[in-house]
Amino acid sequence: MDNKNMDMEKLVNFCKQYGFIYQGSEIYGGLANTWDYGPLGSRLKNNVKDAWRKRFIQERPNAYEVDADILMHPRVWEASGHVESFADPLLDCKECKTRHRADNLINDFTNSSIGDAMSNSEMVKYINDNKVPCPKCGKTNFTDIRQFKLMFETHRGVIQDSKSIVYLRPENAQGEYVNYMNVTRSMRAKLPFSIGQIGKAFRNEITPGNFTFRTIEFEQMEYQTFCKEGSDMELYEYFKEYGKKFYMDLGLPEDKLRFHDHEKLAHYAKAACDIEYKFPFGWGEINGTHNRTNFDLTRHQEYSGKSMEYLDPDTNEKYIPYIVESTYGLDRTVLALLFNAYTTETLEDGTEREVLKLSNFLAPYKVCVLPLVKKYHNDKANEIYTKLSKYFMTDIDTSGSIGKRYRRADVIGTPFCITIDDDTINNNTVTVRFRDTMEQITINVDEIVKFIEDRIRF
RNA sequence: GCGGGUGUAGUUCAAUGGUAGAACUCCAGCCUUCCAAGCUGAUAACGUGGGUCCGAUUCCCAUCACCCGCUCCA
Repeated sequence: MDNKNMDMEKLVNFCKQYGFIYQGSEIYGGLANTWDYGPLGSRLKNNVKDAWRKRFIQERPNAYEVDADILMHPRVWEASGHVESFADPLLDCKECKTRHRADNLINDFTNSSIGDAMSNSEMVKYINDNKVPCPKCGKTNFTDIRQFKLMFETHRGVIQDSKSIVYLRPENAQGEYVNYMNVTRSMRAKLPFSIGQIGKAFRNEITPGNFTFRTIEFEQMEYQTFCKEGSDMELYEYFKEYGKKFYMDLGLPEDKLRFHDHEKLAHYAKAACDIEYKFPFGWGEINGTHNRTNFDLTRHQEYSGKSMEYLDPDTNEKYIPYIVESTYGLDRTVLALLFNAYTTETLEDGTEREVLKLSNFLAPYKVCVLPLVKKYHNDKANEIYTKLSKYFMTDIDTSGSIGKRYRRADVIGTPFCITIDDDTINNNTVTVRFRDTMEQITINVDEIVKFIEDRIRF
């Protein structure tokens, strides 16, 4: 077994054992590519959301958060282009059983993009007439095209017919776009301004998993900045750097992050760039920044019949704003953070300890309260635990030796342990023990809250 | 969707055509005044569904899931 293999399996086991991530519907054998966050994983995820919210909504001027519904009017997805383009025309080679996209097959064969404009039947005819070969085995013996729909469909109402179809959103952005006028009005927003949203999206993809890297249901933190045409590329470059800075602030090292500019662009984009993290299985996208131009708002104006024009108070011009989008994959960010934080250290005495070196503000528990000897210090520990719980996520551990309890706190990433002993009862002091250095200091009980709070800010 | 691999306690492993054993973890108790100590006890598993067989965790088939490689991923 190679290292790559080891790393992934080890992390999956780690996540399960300590309550970060469980397999979805596990007791029924699992449902492919679904994963549930456990108690610690949920905390970690929420802490990432809070960090994002702070950087993107709280600390930036003219930034607003919305929480749009997952279900939207079906016309939204016609306007966005997803109904039309979010379906892959796939066919299989009957000879070697490989699967291909029909349009790519034709485009690669002709070294052109003529496949893009063809209907499915035209593509089948072209492939047969021109004997377009299978790239793998060279033969021309394909199945018919099967349209693979990447949008999940469901039905509203009790009668299932084509009129009742609604889609689970395949991206969150449209929730911001359709509310752009509302936000402009109610917040008296002036360009450039941003609308952010954290929420779930769904894609019905045929996928290998790589754990939570690619799932059919996933959560995104995304940020749409509305601006005047001409300032769009500058903002685009700005948000690429801002995103990288955000990831470094979360604790990801610069040498494991890189930009990846897209050459092949989506139907809506003028420029696109990913931020990638170096996972054990290779570089993988954790953020995408796109210059979506005025494509989406123009289409919504066209499809809804409602004006999407912004009245510029400086120039009295009316125009449809450009949009620079920067989307952060929440599950992928959490995965990157877990890979990066999980560490095994060999101590001076030769023993090993597992440590989850998460930044303090990301740690599921900020502090763990430990009575040095249970029968003497338990009551005092409970008293302090109750007090600290009012301020931040606090854990308490009373079983086993003190060393074992330190290790248990290390492995789930708790940055501080405070130990209650006779000095706590007699002198009102506790020992604070640090996860990263294993050093200890003594502080007064009344200083604990401030001490911790000073060290857990993002 | 294709090819290969793997499914036994929470984890890591073992054994077996006659329904499974250990280590670590976890829990309870004892002990313990600062880095996974020790003692006692307890809980805990053959992915699911069929088939063959007197009897299947073991053999066969299917299925589900995960891992690796393809494919796919605007």
